[in-house]
Amino acid sequence: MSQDFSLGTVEVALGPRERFEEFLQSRGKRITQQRRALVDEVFKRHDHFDADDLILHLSRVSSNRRVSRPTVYRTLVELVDAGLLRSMTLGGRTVYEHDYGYPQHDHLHCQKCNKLIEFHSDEVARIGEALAQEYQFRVTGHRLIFSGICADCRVQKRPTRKLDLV
Amino acid sequence: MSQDFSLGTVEVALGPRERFEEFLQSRGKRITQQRRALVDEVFKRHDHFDADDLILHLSRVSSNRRVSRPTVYRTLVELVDAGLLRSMTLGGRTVYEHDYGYPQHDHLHCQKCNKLIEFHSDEVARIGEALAQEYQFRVTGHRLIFSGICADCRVQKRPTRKLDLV
DNA sequence: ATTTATGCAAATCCTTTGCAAATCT
DNA sequence: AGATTTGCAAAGGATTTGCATAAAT
Repeated sequence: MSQDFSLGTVEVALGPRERFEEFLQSRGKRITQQRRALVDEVFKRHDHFDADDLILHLSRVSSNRRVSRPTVYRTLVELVDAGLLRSMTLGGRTVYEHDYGYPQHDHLHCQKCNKLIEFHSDEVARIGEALAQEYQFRVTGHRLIFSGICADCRVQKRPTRKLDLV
Repeated sequence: MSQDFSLGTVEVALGPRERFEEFLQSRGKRITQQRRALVDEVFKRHDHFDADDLILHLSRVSSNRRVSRPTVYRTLVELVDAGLLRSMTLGGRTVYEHDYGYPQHDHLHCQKCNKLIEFHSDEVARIGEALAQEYQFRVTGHRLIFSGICADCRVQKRPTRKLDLV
């Protein structure tokens, strides 16, 4: 099994838009202006975002690029179904990130500034395999978030002490 | 280093109720009927629960055990602050579990029947330590959830069980 | 010509808040 | 007494839905 991923360039057969259209067709769904606008907007981003970010950017655009609030939400669900996006809930809000042609990773979440730092660890997958075996559980994915205070935010606070894990 | 935990009995200095009262006092907060009722109700449980579960059980009790919705929510926050409970968001809902005198663990979440299976892994903490070092991040906790299909649900072709989707 | 998708407004769901009355210390 | 809490009703914020109209196949 080869790892074709690298942080800079990623090997994927199709672009996200093509991939989405393929998905839509496979389900008898239609390729509309707003779905196109959405994928484009979503893949213009390279960080984490939520529905409101998109709504904000798509609400004041020329009419054929304008997408309504309900449609943004409806399409976001489809993009997740299509495997293009991954979602996670952070403090009541649903946050999205690319999941297509993007290396598997997990997060460090700063509780002060809300920053998300990505990291990768093979360990996690190994733990998952062991668990699958032990519990006869079919693991399809995981979500690991370490929370705490990021380097930037630590500066303002107390002197640097030894890290105390909870 | 000794592991004083066992799944059956756990060593703790105080019971949850005493611990909570200690916490309240240390903050100049008051020990009220409803806070007492809440801790008791919460620690009667041994599984995961949400605010509504508690509200349901505490809404039709004799007047001195009755607790209103807002108070349930307010007290839940305090219980988390006090380190007695831990919360996580699962599909828009906030779910709680004991965090006091309860071994550190993570979860396997069955997407079919919604079951939560707990497991423990020291590995995760180790990953956290490594990351803390690497990113100069102060890790205060983590949340790891493997999702997939549990053994029970894998066996059944058709879901014959209740599935309360979240 | 069908059938699906969109947008609007209103509805839901969970959670939080303002405030007067009740309850602690 | 004096301060904190409670409960009620209402507000909030994010996400969803009903339905008539617009757009895609």
